[in-house]
Amino acid sequence: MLRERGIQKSSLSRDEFLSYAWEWKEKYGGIILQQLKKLGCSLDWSRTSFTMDPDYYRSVIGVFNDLYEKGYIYRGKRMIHWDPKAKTALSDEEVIRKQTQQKLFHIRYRLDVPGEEYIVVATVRPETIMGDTAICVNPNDDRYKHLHGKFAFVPLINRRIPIIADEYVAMDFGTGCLKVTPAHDPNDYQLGQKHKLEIVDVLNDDGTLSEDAQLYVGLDRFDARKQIAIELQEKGFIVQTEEYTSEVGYSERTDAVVEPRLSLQWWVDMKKITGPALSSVMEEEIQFYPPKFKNLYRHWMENIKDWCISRQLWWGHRIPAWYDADGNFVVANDSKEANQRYEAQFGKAAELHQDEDCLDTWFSSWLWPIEVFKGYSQPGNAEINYYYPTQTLVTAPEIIFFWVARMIMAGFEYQKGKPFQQVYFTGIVRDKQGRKMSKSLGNSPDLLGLIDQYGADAVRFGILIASPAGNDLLWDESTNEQGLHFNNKLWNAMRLVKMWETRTKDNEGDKSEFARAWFRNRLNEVRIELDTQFAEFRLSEALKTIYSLIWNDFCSWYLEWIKPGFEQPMHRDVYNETVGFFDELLQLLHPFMPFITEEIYHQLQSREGDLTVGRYPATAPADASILHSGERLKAAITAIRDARTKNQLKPKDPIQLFVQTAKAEAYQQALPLLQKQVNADSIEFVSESVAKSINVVVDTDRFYLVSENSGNTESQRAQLEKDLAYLQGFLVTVDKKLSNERFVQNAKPDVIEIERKKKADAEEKIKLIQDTLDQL
RNA sequence: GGGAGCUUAGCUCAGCUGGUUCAGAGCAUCUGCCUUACAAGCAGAGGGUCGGCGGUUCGAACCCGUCAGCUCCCA
Repeated sequence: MLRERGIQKSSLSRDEFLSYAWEWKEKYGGIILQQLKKLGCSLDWSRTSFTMDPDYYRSVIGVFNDLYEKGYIYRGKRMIHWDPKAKTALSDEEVIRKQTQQKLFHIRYRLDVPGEEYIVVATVRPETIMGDTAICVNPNDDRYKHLHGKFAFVPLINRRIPIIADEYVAMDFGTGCLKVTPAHDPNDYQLGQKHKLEIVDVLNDDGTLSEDAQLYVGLDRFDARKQIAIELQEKGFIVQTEEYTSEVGYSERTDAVVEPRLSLQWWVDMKKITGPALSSVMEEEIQFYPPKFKNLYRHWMENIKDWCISRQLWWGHRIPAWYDADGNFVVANDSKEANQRYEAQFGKAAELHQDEDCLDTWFSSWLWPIEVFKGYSQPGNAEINYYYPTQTLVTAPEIIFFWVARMIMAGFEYQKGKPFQQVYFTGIVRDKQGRKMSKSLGNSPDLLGLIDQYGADAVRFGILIASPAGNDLLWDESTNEQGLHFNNKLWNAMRLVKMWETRTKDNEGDKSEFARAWFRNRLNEVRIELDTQFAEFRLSEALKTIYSLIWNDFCSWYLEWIKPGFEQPMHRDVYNETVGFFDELLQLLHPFMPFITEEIYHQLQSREGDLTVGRYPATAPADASILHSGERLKAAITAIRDARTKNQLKPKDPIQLFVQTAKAEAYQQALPLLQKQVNADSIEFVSESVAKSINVVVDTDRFYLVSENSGNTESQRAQLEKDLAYLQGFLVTVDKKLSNERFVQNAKPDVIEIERKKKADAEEKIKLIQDTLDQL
């Protein structure tokens, strides 16, 4: 925004900058909320909250004070990115890494070891050798084993420094010897901490060499690098120079090479505040979905490091520390309190100035589950008592440490209990090539544009169908199209049902008892399945289940089964129950596609109340035998239709159908449906085969199709032989298993029983197919 | 460098306690249909050595080891 208006941040005061930042926040924060509304997020919009709201702000500062008083917060040094041109600290995001051509100097360091003269170190930064406080080698490196614990001298200044061993050093890079400069390299700093090395800072904040460098004082670091290289060369310290390319950080703002620099920062001592945060997750007092993130969480918690909470930014919660001119400081809730505390502590008044830095954004976010209900600022109020702990946190796995873990810690610290019962980690949305969506790649979709193009329901469908629990989501626009088609299907199903409304008669038309009983039970069956899927946050699976229930079971089977003949009436009972089924389907789908479901719900019949505030009914058990009959009927219809196409019978060509089965009563009810669905002129049971017919075997039943076109015997034979071959192969594997003594001895009895049943079924089917083949 | 995860059909992914109701779904593909809700559709069909190798087991997509490739987080 500032760039668009041609405003330089450096030209603004802190207050001016903040007023622009607030303007930006109002504008874009509002846009995000608008997008959520447009997407159909069903949220309590009266409760939007912001961490910089006055009450919340005071609570964040209060927590800082509280933790400081408890001794959990301290000041300490840390490496930051420093821009010597702008003289400012940079965040990681403001550093641009570029491949840069450099020179790698191999430099001799004289050894303080009798009989040995030199050790050779490789570096791209010879101007920092005056900051060297050790030389480090890999403990497994045979070349240097004899030097562990010995000393060497830094060239030109002759500082005596130790030779230490650490596995951090790569044996195959350079000479295998690393010069350790704790003040000017993050890794060296870590080494320095670990081995308790001295820190010598040889640079000033403008990138020139400092007094401590002893040499080239006041010269710019790059000029100093050239000069010192010449001097080292002249005095015989340089063994060789090689070209070397590596990544170097540049400032996004000034393009200056970024300098790692030690600076005083504020920290939280995390070991003091973890409390039951680890055990509450491991013992599933707080449940993670998917549970695989428990491992990640445990690893982090067990290796927890102190949290650097200061940021060199103006936008945020300003660190509540006040300093005098000598660097003495007090922590307080506001400047008035700071002055009082200063006087109390130092016995005099002084001109105090507040810390320029702000707190890490997560230092305010970790109070979210508490402070949105004002649980910190107004402890024990009715809302916090009612809502805390909340049910489910939905978030991204990439902020499991930044946010989730810290909310848990804050919850136990300040609310004496977990902040939520479950955490659902969504997948990260990636583009088709698997890349994370980002501003710099410009591969983020334009949400509002997509909604205009496909509709919000279709966009929701597209995202949700592709998001398995906890896995990343490769997002492809084509799934929106699937959502769009689904919208269309639902709408057309409604049109069909509405069309029947006018043809409904009280006591006319088929009562479609079988179809209704089947779908009623099918619905129950799916509800039970959905309960599990929702409980385990398998959202894409749940959506697939509902999609298939609506498209296949409801539209393709049920509606076709109850569809009256041309201009025939529909029985009122059928119509009423069908509308009831439709209502239930809409309710199941509503969380995924809220707009179209609500619309159809009200189009189907006029009524009070909305779907969006309805409750799911309790599940009821499903009747397995009716479901089984339905499956049997569907299998028969499909197989007969297949036989029709394989025998070049057009859908309109009439056939007569004969059924030979041992379970005629199981078909009795469904017979009219079978007849209608395969377009048979007549249908009847027979007890033996029918001559000159097309033979179809389904499970243990045989069907004979008689038509003017007597059928292609060869294709029937081919199909039957294929089935036979499969069943025979299957029988062999089952037989092999059952004749294996060790299987019979070791396997559980019910497993053996299943195998025996498989064998009997397969044998029966094989016999049936063989009979049919004989008769062809 | 430390850690976590992934690899199943052309694509995106299920497959939960090892056992042919387990090798599946959707999309894509092929064939036939303008059938009185829907061609953005209907009715069918084909398609996989479950990343490689080795092991445990009566039995492995599933458990163990190892190699290869990919991804993320932290430094």
